[in-house]
Amino acid sequence: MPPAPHSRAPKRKPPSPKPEGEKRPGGIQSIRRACELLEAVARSPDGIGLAELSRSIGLHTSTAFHIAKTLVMLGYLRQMENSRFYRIGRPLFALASAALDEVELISAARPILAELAGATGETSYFGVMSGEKLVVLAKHDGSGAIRINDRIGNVRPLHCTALGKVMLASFPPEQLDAFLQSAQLQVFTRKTIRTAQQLRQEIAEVRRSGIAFDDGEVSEELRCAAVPVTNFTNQIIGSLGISGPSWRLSIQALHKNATALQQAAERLSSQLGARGNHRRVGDPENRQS
Amino acid sequence: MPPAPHSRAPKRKPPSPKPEGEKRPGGIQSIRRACELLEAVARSPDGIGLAELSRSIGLHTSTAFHIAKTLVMLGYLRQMENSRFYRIGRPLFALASAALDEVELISAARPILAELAGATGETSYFGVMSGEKLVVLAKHDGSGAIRINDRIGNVRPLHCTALGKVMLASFPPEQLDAFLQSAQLQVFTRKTIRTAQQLRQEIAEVRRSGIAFDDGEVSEELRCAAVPVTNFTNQIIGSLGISGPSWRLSIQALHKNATALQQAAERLSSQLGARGNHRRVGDPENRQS
DNA sequence: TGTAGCATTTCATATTATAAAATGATCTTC
DNA sequence: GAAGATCATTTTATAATATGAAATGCTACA
Repeated sequence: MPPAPHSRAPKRKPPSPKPEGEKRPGGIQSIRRACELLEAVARSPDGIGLAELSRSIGLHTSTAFHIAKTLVMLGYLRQMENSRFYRIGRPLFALASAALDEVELISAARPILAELAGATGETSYFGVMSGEKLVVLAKHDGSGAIRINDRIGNVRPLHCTALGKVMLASFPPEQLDAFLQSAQLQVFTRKTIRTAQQLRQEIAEVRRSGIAFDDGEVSEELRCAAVPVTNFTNQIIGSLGISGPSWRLSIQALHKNATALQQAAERLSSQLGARGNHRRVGDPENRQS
Repeated sequence: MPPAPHSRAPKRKPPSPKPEGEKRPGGIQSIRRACELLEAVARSPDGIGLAELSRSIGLHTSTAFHIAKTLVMLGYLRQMENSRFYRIGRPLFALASAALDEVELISAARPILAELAGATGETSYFGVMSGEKLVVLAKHDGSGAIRINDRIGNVRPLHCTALGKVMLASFPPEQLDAFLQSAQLQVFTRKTIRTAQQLRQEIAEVRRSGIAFDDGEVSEELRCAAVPVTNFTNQIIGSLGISGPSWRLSIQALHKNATALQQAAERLSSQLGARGNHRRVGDPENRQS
């Protein structure tokens, strides 16, 4: 066939100049990219267009397009008719429900969170580990007029949240070392812990006292406290916390609520089969998520 | 380089005999396969091993292994330490809950409300909790000439609306107690429930039957029925109801429409990821089988 | 009307995913 | 307790597949 009418001038470079001995994160590339893309879309509650999407994850438009198209075909993404923007597809919700052997955890936690919120007047949280982060599985808003802008399913860093510090304190030494070495301690406020050494001290203190605090380390306006929750294997599987605005919830107030918090955690733990005396964070022999 | 020490006798077939003009479902193969794999895992609540997994989706073990390994690396799958079985990972939960916001609820509810209104001829509503009240997120007018004067975004009390009673029935005991103690039961009509004791009985009845009614408790001229809507955490996150003028919508008529209402709620719930048998309001805390 | 940004398609190519086979590891069975 | 069976994992050659540059066609805005 003669050259196409448009004569596309197929001067062409090889698809990539070969990155030359760069680090290769294992696994199948396209799957990894598809997941990054999904997460980027999930981060955009109002939807996101292809251009911004591909920019945000550092892929060529064309590549991102192919991936997105595949995900749309599978229903994992939806494309809004007018704007062409992408949103998460409903079938993913069904998949997510399978992630919940947590269902039992959540069902157990919910009434206790409600009670704790009632007793303290502050917002209560229950979180577990997910990778190197903490995910909030359930919460209950406090009685006050303000609502903390933090949703179930939100993924939070470990180094600057009370819930996260509890989990860190439950790490076995090697894992903690590994975390402290590799972790990026993202800084949110003046008060955010920013060195591994500081964090190690803080964790030692959490182990000693059995309770973790966050005094304005994520947001200057918030204070939190958290304690561990254990299951029938006596392993720490999550943490329970309360959180409130700094101007109302002083450090002293937090300490006053510590007893209620501890008791709530003990009840939750015992519902999950933990026996006898409540496990303290510092005890040896711990497991990760 | 000379043959490797182990000399693996690499007699080899081409990776595939080329399927020859088979149907080609578009999209990126590995992503499609990864999703099939995820869904297969999701279908196995107790986890599934690699062999059965690869069999069930028709992939070679090796291929399935690579895909699974990638997904494990990303956290989308977890591998149980002992059995090596795979289960769905928590990041998927986080992904879904990030995406399931108010906008999503509304857009999921809208077509179902339309259909419900069409089927029953009455006005349909979808509401969620906001503070100690219920807020109407979406509605669809019935076919009749009369329009109920009630707009989207309206905030309604819990004790005298069908939508609200459903939510009350979903409260854990402590929270319900707290509500009953502190709530001001505003009186609108002769029929409005005005004592905590009465309300507690009514809620018990809602729990038993799985459906709530409002028989002229807000306005003498209106009757409503409502049932719960759940999401992928199996939590009751809202309620779906129909409402119409008392002179047309008798109690019997309401009961006749109850089935349609239930079915609509189930469809909405399943779109939001709720699995299997629809959760009844009354269940203490239901468990996964 | 022109230009700019975006979504989508096409296509040559090399990167990448694939599957056969080998290798252990673990569990059955006789 | 050895032989077999089943399963998970690693390796590797190969070809199929995903990739990205460029082209194309949108829509919108000035």
